[in-house]
Amino acid sequence: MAFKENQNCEDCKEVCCARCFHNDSQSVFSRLTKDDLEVLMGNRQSIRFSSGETILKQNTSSTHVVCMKRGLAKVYIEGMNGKKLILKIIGELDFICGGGIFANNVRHFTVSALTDVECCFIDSERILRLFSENSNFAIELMKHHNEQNSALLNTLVNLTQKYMHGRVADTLLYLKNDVFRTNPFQLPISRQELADMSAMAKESYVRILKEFKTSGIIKPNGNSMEILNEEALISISKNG
Amino acid sequence: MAFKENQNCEDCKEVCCARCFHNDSQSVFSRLTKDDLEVLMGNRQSIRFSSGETILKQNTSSTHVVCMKRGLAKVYIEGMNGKKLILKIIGELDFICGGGIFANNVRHFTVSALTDVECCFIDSERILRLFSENSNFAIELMKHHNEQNSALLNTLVNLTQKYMHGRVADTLLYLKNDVFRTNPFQLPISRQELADMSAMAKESYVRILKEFKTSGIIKPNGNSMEILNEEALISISKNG
DNA sequence: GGTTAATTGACATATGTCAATCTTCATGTT
DNA sequence: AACATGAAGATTGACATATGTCAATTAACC
Repeated sequence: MAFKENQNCEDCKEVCCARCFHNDSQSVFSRLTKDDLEVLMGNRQSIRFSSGETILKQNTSSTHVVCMKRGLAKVYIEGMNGKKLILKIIGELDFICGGGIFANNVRHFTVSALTDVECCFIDSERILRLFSENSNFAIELMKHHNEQNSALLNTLVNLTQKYMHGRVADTLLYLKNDVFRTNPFQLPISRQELADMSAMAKESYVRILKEFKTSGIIKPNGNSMEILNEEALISISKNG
Repeated sequence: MAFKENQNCEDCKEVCCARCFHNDSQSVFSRLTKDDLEVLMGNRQSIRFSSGETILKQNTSSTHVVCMKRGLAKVYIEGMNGKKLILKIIGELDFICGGGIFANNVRHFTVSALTDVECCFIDSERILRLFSENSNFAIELMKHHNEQNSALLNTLVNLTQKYMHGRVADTLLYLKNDVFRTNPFQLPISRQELADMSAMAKESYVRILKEFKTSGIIKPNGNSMEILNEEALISISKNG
């Protein structure tokens, strides 16, 4: 049941929804029955975004939940004085369900496309209905929230208790191990955005990147980045 | 159905559990039926802690959920190099359900008593069972997690994008408006702990406190603290 | 060739560290 | 009750350093 690249999602509920929502045991949707899937997929919209477009906007109401099908996107908070704080980079099969579809309140972050993106918009209403009817799904959703929570606590400590070197090391390790899983990898984000992930000024980020390059820890080359000495990065990350 | 101060919780399931879990519409337990309450309360333990004692310890497994009945406690992360980050101060009827009873993993923070504390320990197992059986309760729990999440995002922005003055203003406003709801109020925490809430050194906190005192914004007096000009604090908080 | 992003340097300033002093407050003694 | 003692926290000052800001230059890329 391989996924065909150019197949239009509208025409392939069987093929690509099964792919999106069943093949990955990590997915919050993995516990759904065929019938449940029907409910969920009933009026979902498959939407394409170009690089740079805003997918979800902070402070708008949480009417939909989004499942990434292709491409990369950044999740960030629009904070004080126009500053941004990039929380994470999401990709294939990642799921965005923040900002309380349960309290009917507002999104707490913006999501925008880093590459061309294809994703499913699903009614929050339906998620909520399923949540009530299928306790396995409810538990999966709860786990998802717990993980998010735990990631936030981690970020909180990293950003408030480490020096810049440690924070830069963290973002590099994050990109290599959690986002791209290759080495070297192609950066779809600017230095400014790297800095926004590390809560620092872009100039500071660049300077530290250069130090790392000089000491042979990394080999940046335009938009590509190679980690030469992961041990060193891990050690720098640990020592703050 | 007034709560009697010295009544032992073991003897008053009717009285004080009803008080704890029903009277407050904010409580995650407000949607429970009498029968549900029975399940939950079946083997709960009412436990007293003295000021300074650890109630829940980071990195231990999430076997219980805790409901505060009396007293104040701090919730904090034990971070890098012995540094602490105080996330919040909890009190009467607050509910601690972090660190994933759903994923069977580990607590992400420590909770310790700031005053003498009386609280209920409830089996995570029972929470989980109820979560599956009562979808209203599940939704309440989900809301609770969402709120926590949202608070964390807020903290993240405050701590990474504001100058120290803004962060000090934030803690003062938080204490006055969210924790004590009186003015002046008695501080149950040290300057070190105030600094740990603001991700800064205690000396820096003290210095800024003095500035605020000099400009007539606050009137600290030993362990008591009075906010004289809340508008000013709000403005300082907003401008970073 | 022109626009944007990346890099670099010089500098200002926010913040942490260390050491000294000063409170506060509990304890014990007369 | 009055007073000494000591320990822990609070405050202050001097200083070091981490980090941000601004401006200039260079590189990358349509």
